[in-house]
Amino acid sequence: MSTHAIHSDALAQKLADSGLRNTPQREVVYDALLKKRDHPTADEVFARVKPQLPGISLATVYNCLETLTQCDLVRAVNFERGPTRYCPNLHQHAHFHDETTGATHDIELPAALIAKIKAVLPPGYEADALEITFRGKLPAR
Amino acid sequence: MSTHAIHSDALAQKLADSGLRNTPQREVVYDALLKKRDHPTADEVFARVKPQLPGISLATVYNCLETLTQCDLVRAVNFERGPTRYCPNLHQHAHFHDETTGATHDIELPAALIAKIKAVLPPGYEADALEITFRGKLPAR
DNA sequence: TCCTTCTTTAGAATTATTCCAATTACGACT
DNA sequence: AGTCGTAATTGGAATAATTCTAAAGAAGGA
Repeated sequence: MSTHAIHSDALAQKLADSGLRNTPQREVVYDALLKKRDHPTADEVFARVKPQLPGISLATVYNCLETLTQCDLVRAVNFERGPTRYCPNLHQHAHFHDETTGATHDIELPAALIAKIKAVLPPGYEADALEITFRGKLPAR
Repeated sequence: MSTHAIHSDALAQKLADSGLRNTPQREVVYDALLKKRDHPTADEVFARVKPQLPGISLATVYNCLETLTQCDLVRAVNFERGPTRYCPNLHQHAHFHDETTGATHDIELPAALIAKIKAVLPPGYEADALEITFRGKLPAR
């Protein structure tokens, strides 16, 4: 199994499900997200995949990230006005933005809590998605 | 009390606290937010204040909104990649984005629930801010 | 193979926002 | 009232992230 195909079976499967093709670009982009799960921006992904696919364009990285998001293989994360970041963690989870370093950490959320949060919605409100973001500081390690 | 000065006392007070001046532009912008609480964008605020202050510039609207945000008189709200929206509701609350109309609704959050959510953070994580956003649909009225 | 469709690509265009340099307006202090 | 220093506003240029566009490149099926 080649280095840039860690989860290519899952990828190929999901793409096929949506009637899309599996391309080297999509594999490499997906793989970059899996390999370093630090919520990179499109630019950062671009820089990471270039060594493996020198001809790839930034537009293609955007296209691939969009496609992967559509296929439910990655999640797009936004924080304030910053560039969109991408995350291959599919579990329901919150994000913690460390104001000191700018890093983003995943915070797992118990299902029971998610249910309680959704319960505050007035009757009739139907939530498809729930986004929870903390901003703060981590004490010095 | 003039129309565009509904809460100008609170405004003047908060500005003074921060060593800032009260200007007609700031009053009119703040007033626009109070008058129609539909989470307008900077552009929308610009359009709403123009009749009262025809010479105002978009840059000033951005400046005023930034100032008001600093003074804790309004809250900036971001949703995915869309333009920043502004909200004069200072209570801790979540937002519900209606996918059908694009409208944003405030959802009040019980303090007990907020505490429970903050409790999921690993020890040492200190959250200054908590942002909760729902995306979904309201059934036809 | 040919054809149609899907992808990628480079660069132009767009959107929201910030920056900048030049006025203008205040407020404090004579 | 007059001057001074700082704060605020303005219009336009600049920037950042992303999307659009049109052309060229694969890939799969009849």
